[in-house]
Amino acid sequence: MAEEQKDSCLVNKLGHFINLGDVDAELLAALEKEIQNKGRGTEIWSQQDSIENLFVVKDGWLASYMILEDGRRQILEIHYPGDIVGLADLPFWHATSHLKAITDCVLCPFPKSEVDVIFRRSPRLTALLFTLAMIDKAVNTDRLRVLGRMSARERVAHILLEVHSRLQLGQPELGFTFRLPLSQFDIADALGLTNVSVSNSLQQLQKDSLIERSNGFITLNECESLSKMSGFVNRYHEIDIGWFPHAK
Amino acid sequence: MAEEQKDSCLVNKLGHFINLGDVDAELLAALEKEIQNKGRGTEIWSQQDSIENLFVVKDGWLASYMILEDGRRQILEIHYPGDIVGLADLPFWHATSHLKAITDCVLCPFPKSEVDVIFRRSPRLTALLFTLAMIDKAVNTDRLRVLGRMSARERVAHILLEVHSRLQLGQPELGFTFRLPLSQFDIADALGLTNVSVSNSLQQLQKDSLIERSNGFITLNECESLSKMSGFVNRYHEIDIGWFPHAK
DNA sequence: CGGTAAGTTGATCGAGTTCAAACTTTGTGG
DNA sequence: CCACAAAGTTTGAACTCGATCAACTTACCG
Repeated sequence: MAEEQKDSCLVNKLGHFINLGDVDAELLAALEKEIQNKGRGTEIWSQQDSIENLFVVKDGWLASYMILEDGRRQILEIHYPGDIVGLADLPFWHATSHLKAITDCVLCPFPKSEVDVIFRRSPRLTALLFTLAMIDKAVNTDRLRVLGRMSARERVAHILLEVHSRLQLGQPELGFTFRLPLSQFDIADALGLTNVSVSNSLQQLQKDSLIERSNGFITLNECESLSKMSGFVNRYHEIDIGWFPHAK
Repeated sequence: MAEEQKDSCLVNKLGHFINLGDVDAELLAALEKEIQNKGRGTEIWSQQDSIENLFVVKDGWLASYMILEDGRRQILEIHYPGDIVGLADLPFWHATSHLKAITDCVLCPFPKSEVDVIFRRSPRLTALLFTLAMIDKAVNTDRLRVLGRMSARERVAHILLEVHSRLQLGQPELGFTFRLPLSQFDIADALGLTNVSVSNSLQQLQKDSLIERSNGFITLNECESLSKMSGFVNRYHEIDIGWFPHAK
């Protein structure tokens, strides 16, 4: 792998799943040519915007969300370094959701047409993109089950594990303590709750020694119990790439 | 288009979005070689099963769902004629959800490896499959918003519109009356409610003359009001295929 | 140090759940 | 084609979890 790709979050994330050939690495490099900085709280795009560029997240966290008529908000997805943001909106004329920077972010915009290039040039990379999209979808349906059928405490436990599992993908050496830049309002809007019940749930979990908190950091003391109570499944494990087209 | 594909639900659905060339039609035909009948209520696969075959739905309705430890159920997705079932589970060793026939079904099983063939042979069809998967994902995130932030009445209104919009895709001539083979338990499990509140909501909607019901059929009297109250968006409209690879 | 955003705590309220019973529709075999 | 069973729907009463509202505390940042 060429030197300049070593520090690419995208290659880092994708390399978890398959070995990238030279052609593939080159195709991916094209996605990270340009760099933009976005300050915390910046609205990257709005529902109904027509999307020109997708983004590779180089650094920072973002959130996709929808706003209801009465102003209530539902966070649909959280995006981390190494994610490609906007693939889900590719087939639509207009964005299906809002996108906002939760922390300061470094993004690499690239045009929709680059996806077409990948589809035409690399079946293997295509399969990988497809796989990533399906993993995102699985995370999504997991949350559907959480919102549909779980108590506030279980929901909070679940999202902590979800965030942790995603961070581990980018930092395999990560322990059980991590920085959580989401406010309790953010967490509530992701889980279909209010900030008040998120606060209560977090304190309950802390009282039961399942988690610890200190100035923005979370420690998962008992992943086992947390997983059990929330039915959490780590979707980044158990990926089957046996059906992939072979590298040339 | 060859005669034998005229009555393919898959080609019918996909043809809505792009013109299928001969190569593509041939690739698709390979997915419908074999036919299986499944009776209403049949469990097609279970969570944790390893999946050999995907299915094209030729006739009938199916549901993907998860079961929690305590037995509660969350329906994740409803599958209709023309759908490809299992794409979302492609990257995983094990099924992420259960799959059951809601009505008697006619299915066409085909091996995972056929997807690989499509990825290698037809970028255009690949883009289309990707698009379909992203539309499904959009339907999914819409439901996420519904479960996270909407009242029982709004949820029920939303799912009726969702089902209707999907049926229209297969039957463009469909009016505002359609058969709904879902029990109120099914609807409740899709919306994170109980059968009781689904019953109440339906009756409220009927009392307000927004819908009518008679022996398993639903009539949407006021799509406008229903859409407004539930923030419904028809995801099958406004598909942008401008970025697609061109047909050869 | 002062002001703002974020988190905590407590009281009250209500939408939806739970449980249970009555009622309706559908399907099946005698 | 009827009788009966099974499945699905409706209705009502009691309850509960989380929402709402509001006051208060803490952390952060210029």
